[in-house]
Amino acid sequence: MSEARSSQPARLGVHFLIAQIGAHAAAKFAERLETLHLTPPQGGILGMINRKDGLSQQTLADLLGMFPSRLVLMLDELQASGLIERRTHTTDRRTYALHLTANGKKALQAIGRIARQHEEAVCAALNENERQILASLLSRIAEEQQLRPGVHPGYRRLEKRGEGQ
Amino acid sequence: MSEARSSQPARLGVHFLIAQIGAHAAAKFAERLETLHLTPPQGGILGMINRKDGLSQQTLADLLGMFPSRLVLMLDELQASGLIERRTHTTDRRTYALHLTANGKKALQAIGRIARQHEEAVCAALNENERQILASLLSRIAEEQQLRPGVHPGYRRLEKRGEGQ
DNA sequence: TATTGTTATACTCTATAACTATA
DNA sequence: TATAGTTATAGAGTATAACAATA
Repeated sequence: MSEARSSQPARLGVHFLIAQIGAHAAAKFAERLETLHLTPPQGGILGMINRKDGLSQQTLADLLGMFPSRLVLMLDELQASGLIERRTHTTDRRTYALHLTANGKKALQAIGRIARQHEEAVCAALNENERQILASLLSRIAEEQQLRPGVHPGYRRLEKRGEGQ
Repeated sequence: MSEARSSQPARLGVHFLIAQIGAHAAAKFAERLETLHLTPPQGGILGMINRKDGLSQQTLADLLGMFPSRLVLMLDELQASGLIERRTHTTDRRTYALHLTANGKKALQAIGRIARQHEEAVCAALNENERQILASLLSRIAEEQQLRPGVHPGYRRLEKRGEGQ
């Protein structure tokens, strides 16, 4: 709140606006996904398996930056829901090869439709030209901050967890 | 991941970029605050008490959208650290009036300095003109989405907690 | 001996509800 | 009886470490 004088609006920093809107957008997106009985992390896992078909749990955990032990439980759920399958590896019997099922691919398409609705809602204040400018500026920040494209830091383990302010 | 064809970069939506960068920025800001032995929610509480000097715990909880029971423990810590004080209300002996101590005001100034450093780091990819454009676009989204200026949704209780995707 | 996946445990965070003291 | 603040409890989420099977 640095710039706050005494009790007025105060010019808010970009970092705060991004954190604020980002948390809001993530929460709203989670609400939308509930209609599919899915959580955002589950959606991210489906997307990653789609992109790297047949990858192992270890590789998936590395790509998303999450602990393998956490991944096991989430994959159990997705498997029980019939969205993914664990195929036994041909040569190495320790590892599984992860794949989307037909229903998993359908779910991913449904997530895509929801994401487009969500994008429209979040950007309602801006016209098409402004949205492109915004996407361009944000992409440059994401690149400079070395964020992995398409990977949300929410998976990551960070020393202390903090949101707010 | 909607727009992902098969295995390539794919154009990322604004909503995702904001959520991704926002989570990253919030985590990094939390790291910076650790040097002051403070968490982001604590910083937000200090800022709000500064803006609404003498407010009650109930009012503060309402403003931040957090449960009063959660607030009690955080205020206990801030009081133990000597950053705030609970003065007894003159007429109503049930309520406390919350104030910053001298050390609390110093801490708030230190937070301001850290926030400016953080702003510089987050926006490193952009020049001054671009930062103003970005701030303007984000402010319009925040307003249209009816986010309270200066209040991070991280305080709020939402049905299900979700990040990721 | 190292690696993949799993299970078990412990810890943190926070919502809920019960409680007290004032009004 | 209603309200401000507090305390207590229970539940969710997740990091850590120990473990079994395989290489």
